[in-house]
Amino acid sequence: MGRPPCCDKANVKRGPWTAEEDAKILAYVATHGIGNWTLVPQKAGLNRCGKSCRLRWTNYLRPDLKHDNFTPQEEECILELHKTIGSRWSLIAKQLPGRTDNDVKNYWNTKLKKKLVNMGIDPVTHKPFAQVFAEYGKISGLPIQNARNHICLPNNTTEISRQFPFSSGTPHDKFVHKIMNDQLQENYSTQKYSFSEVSPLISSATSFDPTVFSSSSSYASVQSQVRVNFTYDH
DNA sequence: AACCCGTTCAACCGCACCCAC
DNA sequence: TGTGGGTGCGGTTGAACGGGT
Repeated sequence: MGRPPCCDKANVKRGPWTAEEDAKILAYVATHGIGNWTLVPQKAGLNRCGKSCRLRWTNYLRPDLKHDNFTPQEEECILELHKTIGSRWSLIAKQLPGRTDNDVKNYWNTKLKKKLVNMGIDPVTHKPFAQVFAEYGKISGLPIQNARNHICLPNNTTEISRQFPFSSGTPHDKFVHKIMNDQLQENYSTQKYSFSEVSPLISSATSFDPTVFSSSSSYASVQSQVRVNFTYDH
């Protein structure tokens, strides 16, 4: 039993936006600001779903958006972050000013994924295909696969530390640390996650030192690993 | 010119989460 | 504490476009 639809889908316009509709959104936001998107169609005089209006604004009309091609630096950033946290597009986009999660996701699916494949690298694990196949051949049982983050979590902790080697001091690691710290601080400061929610992971992973937890791991990886642990427990 | 096919990306969908009541 | 509405997010779709034949 799903949620009821947010609007009368049969009677709202769908598909590409016209310049006139864009102008109405822009005018509305200019005078009223952002918020309560369900009221926007009515107040702005649009025959659109509020959700559709929000999407049009966040992905296309926002004045701070870049509409030019991704730079090599941005590309490198996406690759590094995807390698670490998987398809957390919104998290990745937050590190790229002027880019949306939709931008990043599209760029990944249309360009970067193919680029990696052409280079002989598995876009899921970011390892050479040869290595992936070799490791796959050694697996005796089924791995625990988290589809969103591509994280395999066997019941041994050395594997965790191998896949999340955040304690080294390379520029890449420091860069990733910063993003993770930002996210962790945000989540802990807003009480999104209590320590008890992540403790199953910490207690089971001897390579993680709880005292340095906030500077050595990520919300994304921790959350996904905890999720896997719960799955395993049941 | 017409058709086919691959690529791109704006837009949609459904689910999960958050929060006010 | 439970419920429902609003919002955020990731996956998917499909129209538009361009290049090849």
